[in-house]
Amino acid sequence: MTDETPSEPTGHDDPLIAARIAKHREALRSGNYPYRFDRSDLAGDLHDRFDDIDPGTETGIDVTVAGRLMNVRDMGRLAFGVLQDVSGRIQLFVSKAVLGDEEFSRFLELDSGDWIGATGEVMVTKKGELSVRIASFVLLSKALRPLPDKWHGLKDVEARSRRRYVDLMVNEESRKTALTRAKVISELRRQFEDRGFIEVETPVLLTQATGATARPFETHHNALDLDLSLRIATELFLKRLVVGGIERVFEIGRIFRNEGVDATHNPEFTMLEAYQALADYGDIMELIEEIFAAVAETAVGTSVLTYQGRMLDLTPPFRRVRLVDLVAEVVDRDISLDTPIDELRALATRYGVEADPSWGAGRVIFEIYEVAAESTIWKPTFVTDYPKEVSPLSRLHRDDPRLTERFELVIAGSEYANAFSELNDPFDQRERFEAQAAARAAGDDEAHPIDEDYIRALEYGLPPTGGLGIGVDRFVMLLTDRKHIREVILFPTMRPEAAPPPVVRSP
RNA sequence: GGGCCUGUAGCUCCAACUGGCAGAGCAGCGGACUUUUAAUCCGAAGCGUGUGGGUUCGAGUCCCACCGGGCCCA
Repeated sequence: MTDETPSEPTGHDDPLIAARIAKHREALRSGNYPYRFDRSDLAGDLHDRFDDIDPGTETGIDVTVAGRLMNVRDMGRLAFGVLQDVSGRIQLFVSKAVLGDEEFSRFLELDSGDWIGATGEVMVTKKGELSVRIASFVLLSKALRPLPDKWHGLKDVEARSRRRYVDLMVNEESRKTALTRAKVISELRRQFEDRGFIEVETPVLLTQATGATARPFETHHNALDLDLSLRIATELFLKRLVVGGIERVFEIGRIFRNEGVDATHNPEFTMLEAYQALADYGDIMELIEEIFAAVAETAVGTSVLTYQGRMLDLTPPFRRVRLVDLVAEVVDRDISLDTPIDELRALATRYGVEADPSWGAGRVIFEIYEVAAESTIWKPTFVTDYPKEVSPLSRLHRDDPRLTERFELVIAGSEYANAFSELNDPFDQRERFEAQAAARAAGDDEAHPIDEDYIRALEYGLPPTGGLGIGVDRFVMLLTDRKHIREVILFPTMRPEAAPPPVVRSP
């Protein structure tokens, strides 16, 4: 699409666009494009105020509306327009008798997609449609490109993701999802703030990406000649702040993980992490129960959802089950950490898990959980007491040092939150980091590196603390009944497309 | 990274039989119409099929490579 053909300043090889460009240039020439516009009412507010009045009613009330013209139905000496603003749609009743010949034909010159402002009386048509009978209107901005099919809209998922602006203007579901996401984030923030949590921002650019098991994006700082990684978690910085005395702290932040893209993974995504001094993982379970239910109530009006066609009740309390017990239940065998390791390995093999010789009982059971048990969970469930070897930042379980006080919240087969009683013993933390470093040296490039400064922070004393991380995108998916993460991220990561053909070429 | 599927007009479409002149609806253009709701009716247009090769008398249809996308698996 990079041909060299020169064209007229107003020309375009697509006649649909050429005609719009000509009108745009005419509007520019006449100097009629406003820089601002005073709107008196949103479409949605007009519906709220007048929807119950009778067909044929004239209200005598003049209003000024503004938005995108989505459709025009021309009846000869009468026309109907559909104006869409951020709140919804309102019909424009356009009469030649009211506007006069010249203005009426100027209205018909408008194209669907144009932004206009219009003033007139609120009335209800004979058929009962709330309308503004316009007495004047102004073109605010010209749409040079045509809208998608007015009935079928824009369906192609690739086009919808790449041209989200078009998706949003024509697909109400997409607008609703974007608005619900905003409500979820705002309500999450309010819930934590109301409990005395302080919101902070910690660095994205780090010399070492830590706090999670993941591969980071790498970049370079030119002035400092320094290789940097984008953060894969906010965990260790937030706990440093608890050491510093910010006893309840949280961050809603973009996290970057250099991994593939699929239905539940985008390389950049939003995570909420929160830490509460003097709390343990039991307190955090209660906190999460309350917050999930409250956010659902606020964002979608109920904590009893329909997800992928099935009822899903987020009303507390959630089920609590130890990971080992859950695996025993699913495999229908009486297993525990004391089961002979050979037996566990054989069991793993049966579930398609190839157990590495270095794995202990905890790791083997954990791997079986991941492939066989997690996906069987539907109702919100706290899966608790993860093995020590897969939980390098969690405090040892008070009753069994082979386990940690860690849980994940699993709903509809996926993980929504990860939380623990935070490991606050610097000696233990160093040992865990060293175990990770050994795994790293053995080729596991997702294992945690040692963060010496973090250990130093622990040496100043981290109080007993409970912490949590919530995958915000997935939570939004749950609440909006979306099965792909790209539907809840406005601009998901994609390979670049070929440059779109320019609508106007240089002469 | 592997497998399968997919890309036709601005948008939508299981239009195009085993290769044989590339279609429709919507949008747009011209016309009719004073209560439409995807308005309706009449008329005239618009795509050479993601890109590049190849096979063939002839390719949207077959083959190869590449680009974008989807689903599943690692």
